[in-house]
Amino acid sequence: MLSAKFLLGRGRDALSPTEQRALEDAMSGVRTVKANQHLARRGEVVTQSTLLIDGLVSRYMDDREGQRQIVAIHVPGDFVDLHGFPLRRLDHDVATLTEVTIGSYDHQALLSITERFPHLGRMLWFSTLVDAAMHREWIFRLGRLDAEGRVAHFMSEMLTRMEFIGLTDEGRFAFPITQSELAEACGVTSVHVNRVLRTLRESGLMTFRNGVVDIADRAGLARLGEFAPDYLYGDHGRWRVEGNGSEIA
Amino acid sequence: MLSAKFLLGRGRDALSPTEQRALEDAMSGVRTVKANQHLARRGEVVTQSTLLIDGLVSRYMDDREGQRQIVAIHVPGDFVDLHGFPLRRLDHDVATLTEVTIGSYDHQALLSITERFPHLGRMLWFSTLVDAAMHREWIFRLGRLDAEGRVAHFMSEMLTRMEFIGLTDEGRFAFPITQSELAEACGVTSVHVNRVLRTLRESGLMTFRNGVVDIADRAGLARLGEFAPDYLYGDHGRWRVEGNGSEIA
DNA sequence: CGGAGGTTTGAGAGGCGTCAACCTCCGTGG
DNA sequence: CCACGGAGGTTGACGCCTCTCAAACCTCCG
Repeated sequence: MLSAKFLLGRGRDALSPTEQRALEDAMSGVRTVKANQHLARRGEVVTQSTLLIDGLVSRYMDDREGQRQIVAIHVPGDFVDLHGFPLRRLDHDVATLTEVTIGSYDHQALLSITERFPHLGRMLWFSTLVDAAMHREWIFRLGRLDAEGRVAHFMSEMLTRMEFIGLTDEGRFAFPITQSELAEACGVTSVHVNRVLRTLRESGLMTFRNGVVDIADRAGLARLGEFAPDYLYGDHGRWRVEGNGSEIA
Repeated sequence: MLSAKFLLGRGRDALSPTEQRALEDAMSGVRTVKANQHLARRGEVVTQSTLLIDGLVSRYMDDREGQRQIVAIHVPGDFVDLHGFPLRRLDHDVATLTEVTIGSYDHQALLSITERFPHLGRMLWFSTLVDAAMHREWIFRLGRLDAEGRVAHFMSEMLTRMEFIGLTDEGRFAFPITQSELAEACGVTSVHVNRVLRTLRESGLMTFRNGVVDIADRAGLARLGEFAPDYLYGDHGRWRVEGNGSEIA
């Protein structure tokens, strides 16, 4: 199942086997793309959406001088541009951070899904809204935390999301991006992100070397980054809110 | 029509009269709320969503010391927490900035809409994704612009959104928030936002006094804030992308 | 072995935060 | 009618976090 990681660890009810199969069948093609390639450009009208099966993808916008702001980083199981289905054109660029495997969904196929499987359609909607919740938390991170807090918050989020899809090993996960890209996500310069990483290393919270993140003191890192995972809408942990009988989605 | 401003100026196809009526009929109650009142809290399970009919509403999160980051400001016609329908609980607080008039929608009624009026359902989805697009632009604003650019970008966005719903008069619009609240949206201190406003005033770009924004040099302000309105998905202007025959939403 | 991309460290500058004082406006009550 | 208090706005002094500029180093790979 190439789409097996979609919403894995998320939401209150997983997809039913029927829905999982419908999603898998709707995929029109699978391909691999090398690192640092564009998948879509701002302003482009899109007729397909992309499910990330393996690798990392970024969404970003550049300022007038070409300075880049990454607005989202996607991990396997994420629909990187599902919002292009209702929006029809993109307001940002999309590019691979690593070599990736992606699956394509024609918007016609998605339309058909929403009509034949309303609940699955709402889960697609749900997944775009979890992206929006992450956007909000990124706004908070940039507006209220200093450089150290931003990196701590970012890495706490990535750890949690990697755990959802089973890609961690005792607080350690492969994360093959450069310090410059980390800086572009956190709104600081790469020079400064380097200094922050040294501080985090020396304080025993975490290391980031050779594309591997190793979080030694998860609670300490979360405290520093004021990180609370509720906004990721995972189905583990104390943030879980039980259903009240009036199930909607 | 209390819901008349929903998606006004947005999207490629307006709501049909039937859809407009369905939306109006689904509203379960209208009430007014005074300024600076909570409408919802982070973590809360919600069973209704709120359409803002008149006034201003903010969504925000506080840091550990109580410093506030506003992540969204809503104007009439906005569904302030429609994302609560698929998400079921909120990851942020919601509060009124001014006295407001709001309409309530039971999630059961929204569920019924999505099943009886699939296109209207997709337009609801669409509206939550325009919110997400604004979130992305706010990330860019905080990550890549200096204080002056942030205020310029913010005000450019507000002008454009106010124009969509017909609440401007020659670049002037009522915007009764405090400088502190503006600062909380732009990720700077109120002291510094005050200095920025003075600079903008002295350079002849705009003024903000007594709850009224007056933008004298719209192009200059947009340049300073690196503002391009495409992410608001309005149906005016050069950013409009015409349909290509494969209409989805 | 040479070059490119990425990482690391230092020195100096500046934008913005912090702290603090003072002002205006306005509703309230003596 | 004026005193009073609180909210919001304005301005100055000072310091620090982060940027900029610069250079060295490391590693991978053609």
